Amino acid sequence: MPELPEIAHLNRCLEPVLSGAVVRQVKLSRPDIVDRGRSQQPVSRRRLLMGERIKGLARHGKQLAIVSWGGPTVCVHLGMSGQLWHCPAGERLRRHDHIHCVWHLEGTRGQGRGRLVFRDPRRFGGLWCFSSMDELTATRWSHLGPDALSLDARTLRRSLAGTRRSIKAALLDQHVVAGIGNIYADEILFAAGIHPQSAVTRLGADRCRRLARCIRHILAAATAHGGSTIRDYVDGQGRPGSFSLRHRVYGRATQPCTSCGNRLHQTTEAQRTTVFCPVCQHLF
DNA sequence: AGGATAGCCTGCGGGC
DNA sequence: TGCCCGCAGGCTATCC
Repeated sequence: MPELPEIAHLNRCLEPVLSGAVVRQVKLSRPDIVDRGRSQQPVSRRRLLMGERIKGLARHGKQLAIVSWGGPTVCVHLGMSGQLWHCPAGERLRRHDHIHCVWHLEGTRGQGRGRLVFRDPRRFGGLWCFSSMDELTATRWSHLGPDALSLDARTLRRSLAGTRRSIKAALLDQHVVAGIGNIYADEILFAAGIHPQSAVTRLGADRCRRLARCIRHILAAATAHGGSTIRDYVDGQGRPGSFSLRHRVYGRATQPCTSCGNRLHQTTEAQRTTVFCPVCQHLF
């Protein structure tokens, strides 16, 4: 389940291999994964970066943008099971189901630069095309909250103001903060010692400061470890992430708390499986 | 209008 | 062995 750390790591892996490459061919085998929720008219190859030279990548929350010098920008969202990886020139692309889009890349002097592959079995993800990076930030990304990796306490407090939900529900809401999903919401709340059902309104300034710090720390540590692979996620070179080995609560229901030894509890909060330590995490 | 809920979709694991 | 059901979850649409 790719969340912010997985996308941030992907950004780092792919940026050097994609920057400067020219897109020579785009093979789109599932047009319905492009521009979902929009017009659904057939998308032009140019909007899918055909003929464009890639300038670089940009990320906000869980979304990644491939930006070209000419303007056209493709926003990639991996959803639940999405994968985006680079297959080097001369290497055979292993046979896979559910490959929806492949970009064929070329270097400055016309040499092969391999292929960029988008695969998404569950199809909760997709591609969104924009005529410029500015258009992406002004439309699709303008609905998102501040990026969680660089979130400071004041911004978090401002973002949380006015909501009466539980802290877990608020953290999962991309309009509040962008980048946190179910895995890291549980890990962050454990690190902060906050019970997931705590009301946002009852967290004071100190708790918010601590929470903002934990958000940054957990996400940065997970990014450094290449993210968490539960089932599908692989990075830009097709490798799984290792942060799942360091999960303190997610996926560990009924096991002993790594901090106090008591049994971890599991509930449902905001329609999501939620694991927490009833001793270490306080209900506010 | 904020918040809860259903639905999208495939793969996998448990139970029979 | 094989089938069926339930679950996993990011996000949008819809309802209350």
